[in-house]
Amino acid sequence: MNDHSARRSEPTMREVAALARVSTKTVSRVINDLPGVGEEAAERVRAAARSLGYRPNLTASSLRRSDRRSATLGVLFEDLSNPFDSALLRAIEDRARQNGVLVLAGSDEDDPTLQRELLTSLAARRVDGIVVMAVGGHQDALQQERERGTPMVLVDRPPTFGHTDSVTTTNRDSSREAVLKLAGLGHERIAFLGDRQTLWTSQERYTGYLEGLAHAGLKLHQELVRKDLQGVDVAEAAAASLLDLDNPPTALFTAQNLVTVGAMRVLRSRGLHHRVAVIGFDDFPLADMVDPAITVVRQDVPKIGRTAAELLLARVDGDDSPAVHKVIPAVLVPRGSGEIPPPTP
Amino acid sequence: MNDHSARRSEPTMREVAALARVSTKTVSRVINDLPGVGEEAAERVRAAARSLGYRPNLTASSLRRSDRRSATLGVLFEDLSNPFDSALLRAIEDRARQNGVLVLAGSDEDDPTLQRELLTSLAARRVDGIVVMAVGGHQDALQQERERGTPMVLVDRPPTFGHTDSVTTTNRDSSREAVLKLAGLGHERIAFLGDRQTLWTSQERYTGYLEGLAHAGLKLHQELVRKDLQGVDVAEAAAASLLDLDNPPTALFTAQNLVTVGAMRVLRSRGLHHRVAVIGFDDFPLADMVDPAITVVRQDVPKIGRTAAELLLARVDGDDSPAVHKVIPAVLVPRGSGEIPPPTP
DNA sequence: GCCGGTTGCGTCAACGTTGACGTAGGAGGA
DNA sequence: TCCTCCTACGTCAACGTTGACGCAACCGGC
Repeated sequence: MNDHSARRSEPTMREVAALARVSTKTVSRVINDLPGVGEEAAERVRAAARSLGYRPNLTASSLRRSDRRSATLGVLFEDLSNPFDSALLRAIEDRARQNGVLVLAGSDEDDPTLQRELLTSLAARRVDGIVVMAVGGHQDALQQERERGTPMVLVDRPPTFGHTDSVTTTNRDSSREAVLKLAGLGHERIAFLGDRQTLWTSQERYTGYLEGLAHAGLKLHQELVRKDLQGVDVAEAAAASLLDLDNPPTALFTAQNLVTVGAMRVLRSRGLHHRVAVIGFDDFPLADMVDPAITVVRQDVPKIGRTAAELLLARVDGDDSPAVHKVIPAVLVPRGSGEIPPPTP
Repeated sequence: MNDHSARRSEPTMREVAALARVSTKTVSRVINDLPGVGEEAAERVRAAARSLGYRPNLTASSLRRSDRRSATLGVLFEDLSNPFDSALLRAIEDRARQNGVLVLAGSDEDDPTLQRELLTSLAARRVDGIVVMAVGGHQDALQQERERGTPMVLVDRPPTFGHTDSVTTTNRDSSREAVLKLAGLGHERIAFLGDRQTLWTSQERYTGYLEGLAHAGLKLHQELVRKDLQGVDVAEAAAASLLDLDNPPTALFTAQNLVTVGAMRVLRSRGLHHRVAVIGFDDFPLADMVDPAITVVRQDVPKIGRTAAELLLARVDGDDSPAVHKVIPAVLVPRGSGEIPPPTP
């Protein structure tokens, strides 16, 4: 009765039709709730489908149907195990499910080659549209895909090419706000620690940092700027070198969550975590649990995901209005580390 | 030239064939690297495919092919935004990609109804197999799917039905080890704080707790046991009530990561975080950054994911050997919170 | 010069489903 | 009574691809 191993083939409409003594077309009508079937025949079809355990084959159906929809979206992120990425995936998944749409997800490791491969894989499965976190550097593969007419929404980073929607956050404005807050406390030596420069977010946050300094009338000290910090370890080394300066910074603006973690690690190991102020971009789990709790700029990830999904689903439905670039506001969450004043001399 | 909005239809084999002046079958042979095509014709086909931007339609191909593979696996977890789940997803995705297989992922919120719906959605897309984190309570939907012959591997929790592979960790043994470690430091009042009892993992960890007490010759104090703690807030309240006891515990074994966070939050707010020992089950980001750093039982998530993916891919390839239940060892990671001795009276 | 085998294609039908269209039978109106 | 319209089906072909099979041209061997 329960032969788990033999992969028996799924029943088809033909088998249901035979059992119900109708044509496959009639079965199709019943399954899709289309009119033109008498109650008697419809009931026979339902009974037959139930007894055979029939389940429609969406791939065959989408092959034949005129709209050609697969009811599947592609999601291409840098790393699905990163908390930011996975929260975003979850938000997109939830919104898509409301429309009966599922999500094919992949991690491209910010590698153009891998991104191109995954893009091809998604295209081979004829997904209806794609939500992408563009890799740093050139976006040729994305642009090509887009030019073929594949609906696409970029998240976290805007497109370098035209006619494509994006959903990002207030990278620049919130960074400026963070720096101004530090300056307001009296900090004059505020360091910048940033992720890879090829990333648009990283550039924007740096620009926000510069704007913040300028608005506060502070001078930019090049020796307080560290960029291209990829991963916790690299960030840690950079933070250490900053603290080793003759005239070290009294506050740090860490422009990405792994960078924040690296910086905190160094401050803690040197016992400076209550002396040097830190504001990080991007919230992360337990940022409120460390000592001191970390002041961060928090993106509204669920809203970013929902917005991206809604945009994409609308495009799939044929919305061809001009491309929009939605900006979802981030908020500064004061928790302690960003409220540390400079040492009184 | 780059008309992004009009979704022009993808070129087909027929168009490539016409341009290359061969039959579609010959195009098929070239695309699939099958023999029986001269170099001259093959080159014409490749040129035509390139100039038209042809990309094979995997859904049409899998419909027609005898093996009927979609090169897609389903993944059904409780919550893709949970760090444990997303790390697992990432590990599965990586292993699957090595075989050219992509992953359709969904969150079932531990809700049987939602799980059944998602299962139907995956089945409609004819995924080759499914990796599932079973919901607590009955697994009827899973069992039915399995009995239809769908290859399936359960992760984190074993099946309640037969003939189905699973990959879990050493829940019981590692929990016992954790409790024994606390007992070895001299703790006699060790509390248990656990997740929903319907979850198999939760039960196992509780059993391990009991075994630990027994091995150490400690008496079970029912008032030190708190179960069914779902979410950080509930865990927080439970931990608070434990500390309010006349004779409060000197050590906590928190059997799930959100529970650990809740407990830490209470200890910290009461200034007891250096007085009461804590060992948590499941590692989480920044567990090493809080004060004190948290001693945890760490599962080997990448290995769990890789193992599950390999098992499933083998089943999809026709491996019909008896079901196996792989157990991936977890390790105790001492960081500080689990090394706090009981107060000397 | 004929035979058997190989190489390089082509033809046809089918995978499971649905769009376009056909049609038998009954209802309703003139 | 006849014509029209509607209802409830059915038939057929096609979506993009590939398995099964067919066949002409060429090769080497005797």
